[in-house]
Amino acid sequence: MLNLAMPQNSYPRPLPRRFFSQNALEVTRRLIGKTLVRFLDDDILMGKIVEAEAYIGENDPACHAFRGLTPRTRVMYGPPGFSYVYFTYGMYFMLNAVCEREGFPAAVLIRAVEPLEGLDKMMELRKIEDPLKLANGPGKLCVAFDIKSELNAIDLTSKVSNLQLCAGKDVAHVKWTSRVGIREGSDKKWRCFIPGNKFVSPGKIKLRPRKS
DNA sequence: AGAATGATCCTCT
DNA sequence: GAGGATCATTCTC
Repeated sequence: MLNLAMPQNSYPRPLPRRFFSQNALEVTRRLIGKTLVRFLDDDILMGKIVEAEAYIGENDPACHAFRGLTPRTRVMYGPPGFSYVYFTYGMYFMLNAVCEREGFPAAVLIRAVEPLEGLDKMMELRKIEDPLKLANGPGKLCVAFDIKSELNAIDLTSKVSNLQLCAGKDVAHVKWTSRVGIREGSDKKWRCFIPGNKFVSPGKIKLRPRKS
């Protein structure tokens, strides 16, 4: 559907690759306030990033690259600015942006966005109405933005990609806490979010007891 | 409010 | 086979 309120030449521009080549914590901090843009056949969806987490290198036990280079983690070892989309819990996709230099595996998990544009389509995809709950978690966000494995390893900095990370309004104040839903590595305060923002995820995931 | 459970399947061991 | 960067629903207190 043609959106007359926002003509094409006023879409935010994709962030440059050098943005993602910085260290992962810097990228995480600076992604807060930026815009996630998704182009569908008949809709354009946008959201303001309000929460993100860093996963950094082979020594971070919560990072998928902790177990080294595998077919799945290959994209994390590639150049910055690409998507790392993976499937988990038998049900959900997670969206990451690869960062740091090529050869060093690191990525930023986009955990929550505040919906800005295309709310009707997000409601249809999510099958709920409440704007506060459309994308306030990494799994929900991927449903709301129709992000699946076919969007893995795509260039988020290209203006022809149908998933982009774009300019936004800088956020003055953020808070850092432990990452959500992980078993090890919770000593590191690598989760960044806008304190008080209503679109941030609940941040409480119950880990199932491990058999052993 | 907090705990338990089902959904559901890809990736790595 | 096991476990997982989750979520919604259903319980129990």
